Amino acid sequence: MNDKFFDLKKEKQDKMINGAMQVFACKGYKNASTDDMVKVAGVSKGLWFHYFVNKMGLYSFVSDYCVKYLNMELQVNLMSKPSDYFDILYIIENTKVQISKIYPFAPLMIQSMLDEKDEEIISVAKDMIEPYKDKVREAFENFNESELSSDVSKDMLDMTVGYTLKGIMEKAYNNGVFDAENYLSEVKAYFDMMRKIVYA
Amino acid sequence: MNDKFFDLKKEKQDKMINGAMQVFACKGYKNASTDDMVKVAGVSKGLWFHYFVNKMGLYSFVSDYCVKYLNMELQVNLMSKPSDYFDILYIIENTKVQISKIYPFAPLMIQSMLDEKDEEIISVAKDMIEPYKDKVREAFENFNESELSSDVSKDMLDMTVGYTLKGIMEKAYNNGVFDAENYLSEVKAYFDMMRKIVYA
Amino acid sequence: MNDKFFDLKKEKQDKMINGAMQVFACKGYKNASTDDMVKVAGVSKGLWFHYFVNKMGLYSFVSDYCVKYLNMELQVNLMSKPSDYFDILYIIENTKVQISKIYPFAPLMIQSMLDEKDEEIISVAKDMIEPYKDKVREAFENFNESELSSDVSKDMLDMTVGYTLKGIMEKAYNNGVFDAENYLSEVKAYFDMMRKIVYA
Amino acid sequence: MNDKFFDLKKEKQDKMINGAMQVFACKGYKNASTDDMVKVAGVSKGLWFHYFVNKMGLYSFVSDYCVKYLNMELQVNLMSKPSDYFDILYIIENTKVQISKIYPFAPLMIQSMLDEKDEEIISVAKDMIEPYKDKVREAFENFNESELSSDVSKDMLDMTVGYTLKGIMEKAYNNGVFDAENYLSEVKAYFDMMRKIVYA
DNA sequence: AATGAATGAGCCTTCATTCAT
DNA sequence: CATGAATGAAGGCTCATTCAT
Repeated sequence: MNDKFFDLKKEKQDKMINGAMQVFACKGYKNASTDDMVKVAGVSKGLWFHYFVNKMGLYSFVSDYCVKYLNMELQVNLMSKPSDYFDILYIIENTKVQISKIYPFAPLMIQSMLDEKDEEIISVAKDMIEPYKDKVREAFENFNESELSSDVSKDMLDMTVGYTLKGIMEKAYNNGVFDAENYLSEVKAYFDMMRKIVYA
Repeated sequence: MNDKFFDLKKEKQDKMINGAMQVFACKGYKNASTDDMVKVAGVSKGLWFHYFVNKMGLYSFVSDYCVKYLNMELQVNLMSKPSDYFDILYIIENTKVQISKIYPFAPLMIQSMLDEKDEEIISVAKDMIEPYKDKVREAFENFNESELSSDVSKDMLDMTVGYTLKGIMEKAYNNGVFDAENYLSEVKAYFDMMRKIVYA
Repeated sequence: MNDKFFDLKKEKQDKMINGAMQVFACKGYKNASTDDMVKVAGVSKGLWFHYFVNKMGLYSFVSDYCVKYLNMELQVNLMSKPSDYFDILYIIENTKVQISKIYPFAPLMIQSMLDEKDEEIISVAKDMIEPYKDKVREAFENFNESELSSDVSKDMLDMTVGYTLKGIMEKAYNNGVFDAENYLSEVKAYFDMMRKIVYA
Repeated sequence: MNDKFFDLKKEKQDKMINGAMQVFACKGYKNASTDDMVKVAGVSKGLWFHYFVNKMGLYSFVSDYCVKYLNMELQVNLMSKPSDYFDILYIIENTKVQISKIYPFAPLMIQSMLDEKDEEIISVAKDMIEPYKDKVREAFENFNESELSSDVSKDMLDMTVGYTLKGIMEKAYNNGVFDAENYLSEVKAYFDMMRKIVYA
């Protein structure tokens, strides 16, 4: 990418980042078209290439940016080192909601990176999401697996919770904008239920 | 569509249905290309349009066919009117595995219809999946919600189980073919765990 | 390339070959546009890519075809094994004029391959022209250098004659079509003069 | 063009002239990109258009400048009014080498003007080179054609020598910079040979 | 019925040109 | 005067769709 992007007014930077994030997150890499971004961000076609060389460069930048920004906020919000399974996760999801105030499609972008299936971009997406996964793993170091009911394995819990959060999030974006409040309240209700049934 | 499609040899019909289902289910509506279907089904490009008018007509037919076929089998398999939450679901998933013997991508097609995000096709996909959702609702009429722990709401259980099954299924297709055995065993393990924690 | 190109009617093949040859020869690889070929050959844009994958594939095919066709005719026309410097060259140039009846831009294409400067295509052009250069070398095996005046070196003669033929040819194409007759008569006049001054 | 260009420091003027000349001469009008000139001359993109309106204006200016500068030097160097065919030409070529010390791509620019094939610029190029052709014609007024062998016509000699010089020059630029010494020595060798065979 | 040659709209990308600073 | 951010038309290429055979 062209580092002069950062010399632009923050406002315009964010307009472009948000535009790209929206289109990539909602449509996936392959179906995301520059024309869509032009419409959404109100920035001419040529400019995207001026700063990001090509479509992949743009994806690469935006996904990286998204993860870095989220991890920064997580760093702060997880400082209390919570140890309860659902406390940890709630802080993480809450942090996503926080950053959605500035980057409304960042939470969906994170999900779409995990789901990306296009061969051309899949390895980039996997690479870029890794630091986030690391951060989550780190957060769970304080969790003590023995607190779980003997009927429940952490792996399976991770799986079902992970897929469920994904589903709730996609629903929260269903009308094209992120309904943050609704997302958090659904997550909370879900966690409240799970809490009652998975612990020893 | 052109009803003469049904005058074709059953074998050829199925080759076309499977080809379309595979490409639509794996790539989604927008990224599914007619060239892929030509390659996969070994049927010339013109023929698809001869019978199905256009891409949307083809999607419409295949998704409808898929749901109808599944519902037919469910009709039979659910005749015993099971009442246990996980018994019902297991029969449903098992039925999907059954039909995968003839239409290997049908289970994924069902999922992909629920996930479809392309604006052009989304309403078609939602319409076509509805009869399947009805059938599932019908199956749960014999289920008595009061069997669940008071900590657990059926809606939330539906949600988490639904998303989790989706996740397990996508994993089972990860190498391009459906690993039916693996799918069923993962589903079973998951249901076994859930059974232990959600009942009163 | 797609070998089914050769199943097309010869007439259409030649229309496409001539169209591509004209645009490549007149404008060079980089400046040759598919739109120009569409206009010149009256064949839609998609078809070029259907048969030749991409622009480089098309260049590669056309330049190869051009050289192979010329060499085939040279094989016949040089059978008499001429030994005089200018006889050899005249037969070669005359052969180019011959093939220009069917492929009017073939002679210019040969020249343009030798002149190609675009980095992307230069190695392809050099590879493709090589068999023609071999054929010319072969034709000169019957030439006895000692026939030249001691004042004249063959290398320098090759150089000045080569550049001059190039110049005459470019002039013969100046109005967009090949003035074959004029080309041959200018070449003949030039050779007549040179003959008188370079021999011992 | 904007005449205030001449108010710039001579150094900057030459940087721009040389940059444009290099890119135009090496790549031809169409393939010459403003970005290349920006890189080569280290002068911002806007400035080229500020002084020269558009690409054609820039070409027009640079080609004109090149010819005027060459003609000025020829005026001086041809003052001795040489009458020998090859003496005249050698002085001309030597003058090109001279001006290459200040405008390294001027000799190639002169050649490229004669070769320009792009429809958009061809008439401009032809117009601009005309004064140089006039100057050459003028230089040959002192040449007595009867000195030539009766076998040799001046027109044909002009032609072959012209094309050959063009070829030698292109070779002398082959690695991107002008190898002036090599150019002159090749020209000399060529003239020495020709001298021996074309005179009466 | 069946094929695949043929078409052209649309997408990614480049580049001359404009314009605010 | 100088800069380079910004624009949009044009070029290479893909792909749903049409149509002659």
